Amino acid sequence: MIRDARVLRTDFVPREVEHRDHEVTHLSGVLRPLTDGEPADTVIVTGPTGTGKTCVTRFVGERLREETLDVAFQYVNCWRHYTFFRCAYAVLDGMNETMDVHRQSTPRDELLARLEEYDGPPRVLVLDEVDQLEDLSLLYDLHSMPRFALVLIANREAELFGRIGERMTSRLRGSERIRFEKYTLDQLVAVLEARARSGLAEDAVGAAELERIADAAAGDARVAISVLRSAARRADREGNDRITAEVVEAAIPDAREAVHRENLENLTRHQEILYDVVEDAGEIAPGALYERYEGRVDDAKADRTVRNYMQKMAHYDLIEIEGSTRDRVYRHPDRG
DNA sequence: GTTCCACTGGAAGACTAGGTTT
DNA sequence: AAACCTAGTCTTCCAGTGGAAC
Repeated sequence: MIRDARVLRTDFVPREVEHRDHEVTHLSGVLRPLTDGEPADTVIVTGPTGTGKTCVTRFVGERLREETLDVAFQYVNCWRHYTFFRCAYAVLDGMNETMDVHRQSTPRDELLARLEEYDGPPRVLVLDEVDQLEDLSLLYDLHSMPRFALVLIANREAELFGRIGERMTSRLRGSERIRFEKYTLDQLVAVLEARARSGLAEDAVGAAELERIADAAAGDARVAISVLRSAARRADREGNDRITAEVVEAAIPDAREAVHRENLENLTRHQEILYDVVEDAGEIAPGALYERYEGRVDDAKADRTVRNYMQKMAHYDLIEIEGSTRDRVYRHPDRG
C-alpha cells in the first residue's frame, strides 16, 4: 500500500506545492537578485505551525539551485541549535568550514571572523524557528554580511521583534515579510491528496477519509500528514489494502502520542519528576509544585532553575502554563 | 484605592566539563 | 602538570507584575 514512504514524511519537499502559489512567487522574487550575483534582502516568514513555511522555503531554495549553479542553500533549525555558538557552528558546518574549529573553546569572535571570510557563492541561509535563538545578536552579524541572504522563519512576528534589540529592529523593519495563514479544510485535503497520489497505491484512500484527517488536523499540515502516514502504516500492518474510516480514527491519537513520547524521552531526571508532579496533580500552583518536587528528590535544584525547566517543558507541549503572576498554574494538557 | 506578596524572568556571576597552551 | 581558555548549566539577586485582601 505504501509506494514511497519518503512522501509521507512531514519534512518531504514535494515537486509541486499546493495552495501556496502566492507565497512561492513572493519568496522567489525576493531571492531573484542572487541569480545575477546581487545580494538579496532579508525575508521574515511568519505563520502558525504546519502552514507550509518550511516546505515553501525549501521548495524555493531547491528551484533556485536548479536554475542557478552558483547559489548555495542552507537550512538551520534554531530550536536544535539554540545558542549563539551552536547556531554559528551549524552554519559553518554547512559550509564545511568546521574542520579546524573545535567543538569547544573557540571564541565567538573567531566563529564570526570565519563567517565573514566566506567567499563562496551567495548563500541563502534559512534560520527556522529563529525565535528560539536565545541570543539574537547573531542575526545582526549575519544580516550585515552581504554574501548571506537571510530567511528568518518564526511563528509570530511580534515575539521576534519583542526580543530583538532596537538597532536590529530598525534594520529589519524594511525587510520583506511573508505571512502564512492556516490551511482551510479544502486546501488541506488537496495537500493530502497530492501526498496520497505519489506516496500510496492507487485508490488506497478515499475522499471522505482524507476529509476526516484534514478536519482532525485543524489547519495544520504537519499533523495531517503524520496522521495519514500512521493510518497507512496501520492499514499495512493489518493487511488492508485500503485506509478505512476505522483505521483513520485509530490513527488520529497515534500521531499525537508519538510526539508526546518522543518529547518525554528528552527530559532529565529532575524534569521528569516535575512532569510527574504536574501529571499527578492535574493542575498545580508554583509554590505547591516546588514543595512536592523538593520532597521527592534529595538534590533539589533552585526554584529559578525549576522555572526554566517548566518553560522548556511548556515548549515541548508537555505541560501548559497559565497566568503570569499570582494566578500562575501549571497544568497537564490532557486534564483540566 | 491601597497595600500586600506570590510569582516571574532578566542579569550577573559561580561552577563544571572539556578543551588548548605553556 | 599546571595554567588558562570557552560553552553551558545553575544559582543568587532583584525589580517588576498583577491578583487578592483589606
